[in-house]
Amino acid sequence: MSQVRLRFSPAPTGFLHIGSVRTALYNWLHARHVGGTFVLRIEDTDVARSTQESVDQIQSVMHWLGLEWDEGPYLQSARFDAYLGAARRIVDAGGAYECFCTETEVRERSEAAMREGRAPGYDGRCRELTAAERAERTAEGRAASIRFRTPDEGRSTFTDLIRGEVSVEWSTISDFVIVRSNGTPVFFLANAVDDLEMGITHVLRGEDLIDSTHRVLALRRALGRDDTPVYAHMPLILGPGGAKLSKRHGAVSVEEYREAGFLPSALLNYLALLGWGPEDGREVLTPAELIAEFELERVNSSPATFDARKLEWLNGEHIRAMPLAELVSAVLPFARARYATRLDIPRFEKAVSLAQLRATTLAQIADQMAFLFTADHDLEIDASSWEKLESVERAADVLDAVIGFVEECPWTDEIDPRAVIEMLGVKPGKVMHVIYTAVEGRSQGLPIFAAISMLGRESSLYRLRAARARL
RNA sequence: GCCCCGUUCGUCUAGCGGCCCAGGACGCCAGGUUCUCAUCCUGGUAACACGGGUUCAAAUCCCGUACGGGGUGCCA
Repeated sequence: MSQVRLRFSPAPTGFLHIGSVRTALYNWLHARHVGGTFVLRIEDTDVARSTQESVDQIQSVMHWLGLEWDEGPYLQSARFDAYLGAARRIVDAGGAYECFCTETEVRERSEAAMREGRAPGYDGRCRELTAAERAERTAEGRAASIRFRTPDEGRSTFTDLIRGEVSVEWSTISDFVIVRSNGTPVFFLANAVDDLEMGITHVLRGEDLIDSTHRVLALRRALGRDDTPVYAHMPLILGPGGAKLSKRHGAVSVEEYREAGFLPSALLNYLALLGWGPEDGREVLTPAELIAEFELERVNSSPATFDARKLEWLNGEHIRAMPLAELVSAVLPFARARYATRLDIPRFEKAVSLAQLRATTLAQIADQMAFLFTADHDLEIDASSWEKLESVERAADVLDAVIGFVEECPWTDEIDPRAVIEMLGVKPGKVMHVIYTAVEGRSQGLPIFAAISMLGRESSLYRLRAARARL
């Protein structure tokens, strides 16, 4: 029975960022790899910014991705008593104190200190207040926050599984607030208390939290615990150009990838590869294979740039590896959203099997076969494909020949008009796109012989004649 | 400003002192297969940030510089 316990603890203040998903994934992978427990904890101590909608969305995204958790979700907003009690104990032990400075006062003094070349941060004004002084301020109507007293000297050091020893001078970390003046606990406190009480043994999170670890560790000690969980700070995911990954680089929320037709398994696969790789160098991996291969020790320490192209390639690989029946049901919602009324299932299944080899997203598959479920007179002809068609010298002859052929030929699964094109003295390969454009609406798509067959004689002729007439 | 972390092809990476004048993958380019395109196959392009050490030997260890990222909040 494994004692290993990990948690994913997002703040519900917006959509789930792709970087957060990677964090969730690594926690989940390690938990599953070692047979540990994966806990979901919602860090909603900032009541003003947290929303129920976001809490719901986090869960639905994780379900969709298949990142199932074993415990939770625990809401920190429901555990304020525990945090406040812990804060009380630290105050009683002298590790923290009531601070009556307002946020603005602290900021102004900090900025002034920086201007004068001194260290910024809290100046410790309320550190040694007597009981009488505190009473006086309370009488003035000032609300108190609780500030944790950080050591004045020495270093804080912890061992990071990915980076080795991480160390910082205590003098650069000033006393920090653990309970706001409105009585609500702050992240550092809630995080320390929960990791302690929930028996978290491994903390995997983004590198942006590396500095906060010193504070959390100090709080643990103030709470009487000397043991340290295993920490591993993962490199951040950057956008193209090395800047922070943001909207302008494309989709940053999982929902957007879902809507664009990416598979959960491909997204997981790609995200896993961003900062980690299996020992044998394989790159296309199922979730089960990821679990089997995942090694925390092999996670990289340098940030990775998100590359949408590689994700697309991987998605194509996953699509191709999928059993047809599964793919059919995965594409169905996309088809319904596009042409629900004309959809016919047997033809749809056949078309999916043809599209499987030639698409990188589910949306693309649905788009590629749209011509099958569009009324003949509604077929839209792609502009550049039409241009290409017009540039073919004998396009009219080709269309006439194919029309003649389709009118007469015996109907099979493959309507192959190459022979009549060849009789024109034209190389079929050179003008194939003319038929594609006429029948499918664009020069590239599902194999045309099967497409014509599926469409039927009448529809095919209608489209070919329409193109011929338009020339 | 101060503190912390990082730096191998355009991108993701292999490499943890000799097997590396650096391997794989995506992308890109060229050729082949094929019903155009795509898939698939073959080949090609391209990197150890810089400067000092340590060592018989460094992409790998140490120091410095440069660059990038993060933190410096009564956000998480």
